[in-house]
Amino acid sequence: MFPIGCAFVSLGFNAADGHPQGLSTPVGYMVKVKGWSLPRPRSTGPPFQTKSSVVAVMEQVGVLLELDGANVFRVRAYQNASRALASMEEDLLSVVQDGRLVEVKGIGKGISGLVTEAVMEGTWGDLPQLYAKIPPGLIEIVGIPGLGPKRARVMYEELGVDSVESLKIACEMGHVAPLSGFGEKSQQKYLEGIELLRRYQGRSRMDVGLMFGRALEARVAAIPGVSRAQLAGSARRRRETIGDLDIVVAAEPADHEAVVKAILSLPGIAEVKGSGESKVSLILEQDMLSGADTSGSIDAKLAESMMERSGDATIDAQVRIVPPATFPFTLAYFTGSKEHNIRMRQLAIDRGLRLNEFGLFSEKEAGDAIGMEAAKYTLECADEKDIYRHLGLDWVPPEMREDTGEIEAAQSSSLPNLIQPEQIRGALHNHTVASDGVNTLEEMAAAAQELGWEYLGIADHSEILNIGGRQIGIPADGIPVQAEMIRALNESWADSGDDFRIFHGSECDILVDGGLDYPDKTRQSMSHIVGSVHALGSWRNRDEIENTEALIRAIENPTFTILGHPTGRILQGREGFPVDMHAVLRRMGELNSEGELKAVEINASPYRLDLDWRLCNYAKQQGVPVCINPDAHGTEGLADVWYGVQIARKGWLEAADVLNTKTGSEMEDLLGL
DNA sequence: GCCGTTTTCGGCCCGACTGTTTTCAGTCG
Repeated sequence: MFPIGCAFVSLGFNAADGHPQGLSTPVGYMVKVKGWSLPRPRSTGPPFQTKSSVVAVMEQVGVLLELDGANVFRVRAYQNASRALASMEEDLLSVVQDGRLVEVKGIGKGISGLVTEAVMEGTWGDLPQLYAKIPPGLIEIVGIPGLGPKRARVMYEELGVDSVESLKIACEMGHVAPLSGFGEKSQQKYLEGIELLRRYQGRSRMDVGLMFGRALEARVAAIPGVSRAQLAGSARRRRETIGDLDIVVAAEPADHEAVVKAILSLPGIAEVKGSGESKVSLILEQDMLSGADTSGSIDAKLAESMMERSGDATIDAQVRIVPPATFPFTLAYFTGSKEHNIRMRQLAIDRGLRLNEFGLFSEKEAGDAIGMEAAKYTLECADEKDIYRHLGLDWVPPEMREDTGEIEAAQSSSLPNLIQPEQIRGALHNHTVASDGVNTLEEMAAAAQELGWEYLGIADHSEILNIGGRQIGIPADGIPVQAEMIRALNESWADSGDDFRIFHGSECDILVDGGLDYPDKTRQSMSHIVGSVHALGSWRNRDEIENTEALIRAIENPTFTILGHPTGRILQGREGFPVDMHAVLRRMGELNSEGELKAVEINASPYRLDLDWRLCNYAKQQGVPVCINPDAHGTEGLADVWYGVQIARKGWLEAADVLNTKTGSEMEDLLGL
């Protein structure tokens, strides 16, 4: 997958300035395309540019340089710098002012100078020229499968192709094939690629990707001759969105041909993109899902709601077939991430070894042998654990393989003991018919009890929330009514000796100035306040610094308990508002150390998964408990908590770091009831 | 562009596949 996605396009940069709208060309198929531009400086500062702006620009520069034909290592340097800055926990302004930017690994003299200028003065050095030089349409062109920056550049220079539309016309007119190094097949492939891009654009949410992944895994595992089949790739790493599926299959070489044939005849294959002895490349559609036996791997209710949400989605899948002895190496290799694999290979090199998808070899013994030829020289590894052990590491859970410190932790045997879904005992942010839910208090409670939970936190919307003029939230005078209903229910469970209770909270709107909805007295009467931003428009029109200040003001309110869906993002739908979440979490940590309870939510809806996993470990370090909430608007939504647990695991969290692993009575104490 | 108990240059992870070539460049994961 092309790395830019929509994340940076939709950060709010306008396309008004800078880009030439097309040069005149030999064939004259110019089309206007919206592109990138450098963010304007803030009116007050420093910082005149915020960290999120700098991170986005570094990523874009990587892409633009690639299209400009720059040295690949220079391109990588900008990609690395973007990553390094994104994961830097400290305040960017202080680091810049102290001159400590060059101490960050991956940032040297050049990029440090550029970032310093951006932060202190708001300008971007020579970058305006780069942005002006690259036609915006080229960015979209390299999203076409099988077409990269080099070829895109040649077609731009030779034919003036500067957009997907103009590429399509050029191919149809037969102008691409005669270019040196191209040919008929390339031209045809690009036309098909354009069609693919239109039909199957983008990544899938985790729930949709896993649904397809599990179905394919189960179907392939059932094929005669297959001894193992396992989902790898970003699905196994539980990324919030999944580009394409990777399935690794173990079978004896003599059976490979028959196994490939059986895979190609599975139901639900929209298209076969390629097929060889060891690899099949497919596009899957809905029929893959119906009737596949995934019962062993997932809760039935969750599977049902996954089905409903998958809509008419399709997804790409790659199946790799290897001999059983090679399986662990291939599984590890295709699980990734790329960054994790690079570190693993480096560790192998340090030991005079070579690691790839076929094995772990002594450089001396394997010599020039490559691929399956070299496999006979490999050190034997029965499973992934053995591979890690040979490199001096504890086995790293797949969710953690992102090169965010897991290699070092595995070297020193200090990997966390990750939370499991069964350790969740309740959740604190759920809705009923009193606001925009579809089930009653009683129905929600019954569903929670069925999950084995000890408590259910109800947090319906607060008064101010209305959608299209229709009031959604509960007016302040409706709160005592709901309180009385909950009191009666709690009493009945206590009387019958059930270890179950409802906590009466509110999902209270955080107002634009950082105030909270409802009078103080109303909030004080409730067991917990989930503070959430809903007026996204206003927050997205402000910058990071103003939003951070407002959010901190809200958190400091004594009635505030949990920060709900912290950035308001909808995966693949809209970006969240800009905010320095590190600063917010630091402030929450301070308040916790003063004896208050301030938690941050992982909103477990697969549409949100917000708090982002990249920030979980920082929350933990700051002493901020995480609450994994399904934000259920109906009984079936409660099971979504499973996705939140996956994200918590990805974020290195243990059971003790998660608020809702506490028992019912522990939670009563924590909430001061 | 970054990095360095082989530090101011010369490396930077590695292999398969594809289509174009006839020994290789580009792309992908």
